[in-house]
Amino acid sequence: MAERVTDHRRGPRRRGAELEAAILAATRAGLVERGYASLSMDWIAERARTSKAALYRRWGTVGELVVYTHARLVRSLLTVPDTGSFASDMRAMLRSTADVMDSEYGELLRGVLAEIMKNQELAAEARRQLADSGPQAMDEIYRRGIERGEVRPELRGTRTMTVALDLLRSEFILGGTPIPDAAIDDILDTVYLPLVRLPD
Amino acid sequence: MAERVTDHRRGPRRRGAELEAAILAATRAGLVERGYASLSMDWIAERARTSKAALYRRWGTVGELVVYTHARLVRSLLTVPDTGSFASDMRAMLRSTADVMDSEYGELLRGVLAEIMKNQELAAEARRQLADSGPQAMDEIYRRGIERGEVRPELRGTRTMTVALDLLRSEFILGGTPIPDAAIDDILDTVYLPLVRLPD
DNA sequence: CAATTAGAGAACAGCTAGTTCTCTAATTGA
DNA sequence: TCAATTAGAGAACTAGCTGTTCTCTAATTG
Repeated sequence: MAERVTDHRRGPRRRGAELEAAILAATRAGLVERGYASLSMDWIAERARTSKAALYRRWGTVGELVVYTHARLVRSLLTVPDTGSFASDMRAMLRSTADVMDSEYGELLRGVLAEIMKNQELAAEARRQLADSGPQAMDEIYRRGIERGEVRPELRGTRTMTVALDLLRSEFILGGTPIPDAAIDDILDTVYLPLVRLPD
Repeated sequence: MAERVTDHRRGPRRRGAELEAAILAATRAGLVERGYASLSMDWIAERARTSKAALYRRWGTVGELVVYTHARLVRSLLTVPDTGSFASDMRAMLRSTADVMDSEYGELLRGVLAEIMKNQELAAEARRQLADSGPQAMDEIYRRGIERGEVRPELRGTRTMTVALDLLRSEFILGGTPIPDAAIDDILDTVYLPLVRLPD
């Protein structure tokens, strides 16, 4: 004698990529509206108008879902500016990365970093994402810098090449957002450029 | 008609500092045995053989308790070696810091960093702890380096002075533990020492 | 020695993580 | 074309945690 007022099982049922897109959108919405700390599978399922079962079929925890969402989003956020010189390319890239950290994506990044700190298994995958994305864009800028004869070619691909980005992330973690221009100038002019610039 | 087999209300009751010490010990034990992700007020209260009420009277959340525990512990962990030269002092300090990151304290540090990522209110206090502790020890080593005429005196107290520690923390977050000697050598020999050493 | 403070123990409501049902729409392939 | 399979929707449920609020009573204070 169960009365069902609305049975969504009748409606058009989303599947596969379409459903996944709705779930990822709901995850981003959750990060923006409630923050990483208050994100829950229940909330995401309701927001995406799907069921928890559909979520758990794909991801085991909220953390996995956040890391996956980050992986899907991070590629579209990288900007590789070409402004004419290595120094201004780097400055533009760091500034735009800092701006992204201060946008809604910042909460996603915070979630991924929190997950790295919390979860040993996920840490490897999340670290790979962070260790790949930034340096990849950086490498393009550095390559052009070598061609122009502005920077030391032997440093390409080494830890030194990514020092600027490491320090910017440090600033994000320890200083929060927004990241002032002064911090970026400091990283570049005092630390990074003296290191990589060719001695004349 | 309630039968009480054991009523601990009769026994000697701990208070103040004594009780707090037991709670902090239980918190550290929880971090080691279960990890930051599985830490709960319930577990800590049971482990410290006290009540949740006593915990909530002091701290509002597990995060606060973890950050407080960190604050209490961090001072005793700083080592300021005096080995005869600035370079070897720094190497010894970074190595010992890296070793601490690989000890049970590492899980506490992970907890504090996770809390910074998760909780906006606590972040300020936790950041202050991290931003103060390391540089403080560093400053002593740097001061001696200036006296010996080994490093550029104008960098004392600037962002540049702490670059080595920032990069080590980056390594901890993105690379995990243990931190190999090669990473420390790289940070020092390729990045840090060329920056701060006096040109001859 | 009386009044006050604070710990112990317990119960509780509310929320979340995961799991596991049933029912049924959409897809596949013989 | 139709039967079999896959997978989403909805719901129920257990277990565990948070944060609060009782009562009882030990320890401290004045």
